[in-house]
Formats: sequence, C-alpha cells, structure tokens
Amino acid sequence: MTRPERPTIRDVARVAGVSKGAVSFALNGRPGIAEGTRQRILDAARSLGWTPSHQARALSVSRAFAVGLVLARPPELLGADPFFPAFIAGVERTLSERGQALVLQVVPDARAEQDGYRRLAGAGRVDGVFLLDLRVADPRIALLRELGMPAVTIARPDVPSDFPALLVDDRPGITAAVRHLVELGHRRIAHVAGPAHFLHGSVRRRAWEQALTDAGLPASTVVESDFSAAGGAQATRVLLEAGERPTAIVYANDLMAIAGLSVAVEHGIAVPAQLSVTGFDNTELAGYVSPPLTSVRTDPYHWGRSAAEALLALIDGETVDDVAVPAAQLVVRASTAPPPPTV
Amino acid sequence: MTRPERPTIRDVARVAGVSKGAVSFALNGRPGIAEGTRQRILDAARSLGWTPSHQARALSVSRAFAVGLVLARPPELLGADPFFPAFIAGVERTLSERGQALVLQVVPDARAEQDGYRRLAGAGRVDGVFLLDLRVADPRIALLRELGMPAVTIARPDVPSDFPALLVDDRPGITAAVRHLVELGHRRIAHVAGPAHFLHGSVRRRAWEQALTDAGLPASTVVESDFSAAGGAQATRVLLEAGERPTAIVYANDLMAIAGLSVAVEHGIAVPAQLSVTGFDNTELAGYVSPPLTSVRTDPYHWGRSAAEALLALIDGETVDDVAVPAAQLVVRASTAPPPPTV
DNA sequence: CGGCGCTACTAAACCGGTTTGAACGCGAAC
DNA sequence: GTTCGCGTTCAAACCGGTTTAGTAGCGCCG
Repeated sequence: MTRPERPTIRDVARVAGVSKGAVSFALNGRPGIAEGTRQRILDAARSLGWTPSHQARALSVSRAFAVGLVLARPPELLGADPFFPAFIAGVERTLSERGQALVLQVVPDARAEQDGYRRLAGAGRVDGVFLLDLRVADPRIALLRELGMPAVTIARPDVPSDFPALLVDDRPGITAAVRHLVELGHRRIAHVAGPAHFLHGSVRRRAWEQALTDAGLPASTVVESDFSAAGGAQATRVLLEAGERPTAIVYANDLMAIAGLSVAVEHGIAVPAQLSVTGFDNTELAGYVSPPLTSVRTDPYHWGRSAAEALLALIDGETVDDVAVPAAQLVVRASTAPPPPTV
Repeated sequence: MTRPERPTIRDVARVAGVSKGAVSFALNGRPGIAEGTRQRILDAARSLGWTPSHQARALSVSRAFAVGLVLARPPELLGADPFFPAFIAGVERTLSERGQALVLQVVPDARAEQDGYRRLAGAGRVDGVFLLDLRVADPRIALLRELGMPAVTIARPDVPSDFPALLVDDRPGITAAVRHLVELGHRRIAHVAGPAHFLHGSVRRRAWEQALTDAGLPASTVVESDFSAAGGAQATRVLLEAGERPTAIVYANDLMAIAGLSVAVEHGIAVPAQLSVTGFDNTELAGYVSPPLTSVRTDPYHWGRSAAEALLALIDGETVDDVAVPAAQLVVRASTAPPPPTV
C-alpha cells in the first residue's frame, strides 16, 4: 500500500537539464522555448511517467477543475426519478472530456441545499455549479451571486434566472398530449400533477390547463400528487371514484401513470377502451407495460451535456446565452384511444 | 462576477497578531497554544469569515479529500437501473458528513473504465476508489494495486477481491423466492437471468439452480437477458411460447419482471392464476403494477453508506475487514399464487 | 548563578505547480 | 564598438495551507 513516489516537474527539470520554469512552459506549449529544448523536456517527462499534480495546479491557478451539483432529494426518491441518472451521466461525459470533475452532494431537503452550495463555494471546491429544481424567487440565486460563483440553471419558462439557463420547456409535450386526446374525441381530460412547488410540476399543470382552454374545453379536475408511484395510485383512485369520471388522464410523469394503470385495472376500467392515459418522461418501461404507455419523450442526457458545456464556457469567462433544448415529443402508444361512445 | 477575495490564514494571523503557524495550530486544535491566544485567533478567523482553502490543504497534506467511482455503463441504461442512484446517494451522504467529495466518472464500456481509474489516480484527484461490477480475475484489481490506490469492492460471493469488500449476497433472496414458489406447489420454475458476465447476473442464476436442486426439482429453463425491459419482454416471450410452459418465472430484476407481466397479458395468460412471477430489487413501482409484484428487497442506499465508511477508514490507514450486508428479503405480493390445478 | 526543561510562539521550509523579472547570448543597426 | 532588441532561459516569488526547527521567556533545581 506504499504509494509510489510520483515524479514532479522538478525531476523532469533535472533530467532535461533545465529549470522548473522552462519545464512548465514547455509542457503547456507556451512560446519562448527552443524547439530542441522543448523536445528534450517532453521526452524527459514521458520517460519519467510524469503526470501533473491536480492539487498543485489547482492551488497555483486557483481553480478547482470541478463543478458542483447539489441534489435536494430524500435519497429514497432518487432511485425512482429517471431524470437524475441520465442528466448526471450527460454532465459527466462532457466534464471528463475536458478534465473536469463533478462534485455531487446529496442533501435531504431544500434548507440543507443552501448550506451545500455554501460549503462547496467556501472551500473553493468547485468553479461553478448547476442549479436544479429552480423555484420562483429562488434564494440560491442571490446566494450564488453574493459568492461570485458562476452557475447555470435548469430553468423553466417564465422564470428569469439571472444566470445563463438551459431552457427546458415541457409545455409542447403536454400540449401535444392533450391535443392528441382531444383529437381522439375526449372532453373530460383530468390531470395528475407533480407538487406545485416544483416548477416542472406547476409548468406541466398550467400547460394542461392552457391546452384545454385552447381546445375550447372547460376546466377539468386536477389532483396534485408527488411524482411517486404511491402518489400516482392514490390520485388515480380519487379521480376514478369521483362522480363524473374523466375519460382521459394526463399524468405529469410515467411513474404515476404506470401506477395509475393498475388502479384502473383494479377498478375494472379498461385502458384504453374506457380510459386513456398519458405519461411523461418516456422511461424505458413505458413501452413495456400493458397497455404500452403513450408518453412524452425528453432527453435529460443531452440536457446534461449542454448544461455542462454552458457552465464550462461561463467559467472560462465567455459570455453565455441561454440554451434552448429541443421540444419534448409525444410518443403515441396503445394507452390512448377514442373515449367510449356512451357517456 | 468578481469573486470576493477570500481571507487566508495570513490575514487571520495579522489580525490576531500572531504567526501563520500559530493560526494553523490553533485552528486544528493542536496543543502548544495558550488558551487566550487560541481564542483570539478563533475570534479573528470568525470575524473575517475565514474558511480553509481546500486546494491549499490538499496540496500540503497531499490528500485529495475525494474518492472516485467509475461507472462503466452506456448512459441510456443508467436511467433504468434503480441501483446506482440509491447507492450513490448513500455514498455521498457519508462522504459529505466527513467533508469528502465524490468524483464520478461515467464511461461507455469496460475498456474505458481502466483509463478512468488511471486518470483519477494519476492526477491525484482521489484518495481511494470503489470497484463495482466486479468480474472474475478483474484486471482493475492489479491496476489499483500497482497504483497503490486504496479501494473497496462491491463483491459477490466466491470472488476474492484482494481489497476490503462489501459482501452483497443475492442468493438468500433468490432462494427465498424459489422456496416460496415451491411451497405454493410450483414445479416448473423458469428464470430470466441477467448477463452472465455480470456477477450479479450469474450469482442469481446459480442461486436459482441451486434452490431448484435443493427442492428436489429437475433443472428448468433459463433465458439469459440483459436487465432491460425490452430484454425481459423478449425473454418472457420465449418462455411463454415454449412447448412446456413454466408455471412460474423468477426474474433477475424488477424491470424485466414488469415487462414480463405485460407479455403475459398479451398472451392471455393470467397472473398469478396461470403464471406466478417474482422480481428483484423491490423498486417502488413493484408495489403498484398489476398485479403487485412479489420481489426481493435490497438496500443499495445503505450499501453505499457502508462502502463509503469502509473506504474512508481504509484511506485513514485503518485495517478494514469485509463488511457483510443484511440478507435480501422476499416481499410477497399478489403476483405469486399456487399453480393452476390442471397441467 | 548556570544549566535544564518546559511552554508558547516565530520563522522558514515545504507541497508541486505557474508566473514574473531579470539576465544572458547573439546578431543587426548606428 | 557600443547599443539596441530579440529569443531563450533561469531564479525566485507565489498560491494557502502544514510542519519542522529553532528561540525567547520562565520557573526550578542543584
């Protein structure tokens, strides 16, 4: 377990017969080193198996070569959410191509989240951060501005973020789902929403309302839930046991929709013959439940890549514009059909 | 965007009227500083809002205060796997309590994985690493030993890892599932396995075989799949269209089992009346499909916590024993029942 | 009164890079 | 023949901590 002694640029300098400074210049491709000398230095470095010490470089240029991401989720919920793993994978992919690292922090709630950012910034552990789950008048924005920390937000429409944002617009996906149902002939289209304090919860809900209005339909029932399977099942039960049952339900994510499918089975309601159902996220499972779920496809992996690129550019001092991501697309499967003729 | 100048111990020293060294000693609670002086120093530090520079400390004590985890998975598969998010959350929780960070790296395949570890170690970015998805005669073990890098493996039975291991044993879970089915009266119990080159794939398969033998049953059909919903559906189709159809299927994970459920529906085979089904992982959704899925509960969040604790202890130079995790437990739901009387 | 040992503290080296300022050698220009 | 300018290189400072060697002051003992 004795760690082998890593060679330093001092060793390289000695072998090449030059000074430390010359080595640094040569290795960084700076001008002012004669070509022959440069080669001798590079050869020396290679033969010694030299690799730069991350910590030394970090200290002298005062950069951490890392970016931070604080996740405010109870850990048991993380496993269920298909967004994070894919988003993080995308972020990571871009970062590692550029020699940067991702420093993750998982905290149980939004209060601890602020401390998380403060810790990351205070210790100089990261050069920039991502802001997820943006809220209206989000206190983190002021905090990061005060700390002078570059940030990229994953923002939803209508929320000025004060930082470059990855503009994710869920509305077209929801709109397409509602329109699809309207075209099939549905008129009572309910919604199972995510928590209102999450922007992607409330944006999807408002998009659903707007789509109903646009179709000339009256407002319909909405049940607020929590994006979990348990919550989706419970919300579905409420809707199906109501006086005037909807003929279609637009769910704010696949997990709730899939749970909803089995509640329908439980109530002896056939999907899609008596009830149409749409999800959101287009998780892999969506295509393999019964009936296969009509859903909205998003691409969190590429969001992660884009967000990381924007953040790195921002850290490098470039001016960065908001980045729009491609609109979410409806994937029609067998869980949607015309409403029953009666009713 | 001008980052505020962070105070250094030099500033603290000036304010407190002492030397840098004294400040360092006082802040680290070392003996040799008079109580009054210590207080003066602490007050000065507090009033200046001083926080230690991570990079400076990392350089002087040559520690990275971070541990590494290289994930060799195609990113699109990451979203589906319920293991990683929970495991990582657990790891992270323990790490952040101790001021350590997690450096993640996502690479597309096993070859790139080696380079990933080499990069992390070479740059001195991490003090230790986790080894997941251990394979037989895993080349990473030799690599890490050569690099002198502390590591903790997430190991399966019968694989000597040469490093402290978190011993995860899936066998009791599979055994319990098979025994449960045998007690219900099943005799043709098939298995949909994960890829053989993953240890948790082959271990679960062997446990299933062994459990059949122990119950005095003949070997039964196994279809090797890939842990994905698509693969699970395909495998189920093979089993259900075979000459002598099994009365029960033990799946190596929930995702494949849930996909299998809808293939059964598609074939007009009632679950559990005509076919019993068990999953593995006990994902949240398992309880909310129809019928609710009998599954095996594991606890990757706590595995993450334990693995992180072991790794930190190892890095601190303590001798660390293998850690056994509690046995996986069967959760019986409605997808299992006695086989149909005829047959 | 000199020497010893102890405590409290300072000064300086160190970690491994980057960056700055000055010096050196050499050819061209005056 | 000096001066100037340029390309090349070196020595030293610096980043912000930790750690070591050394010293001043003091009480105690012989």
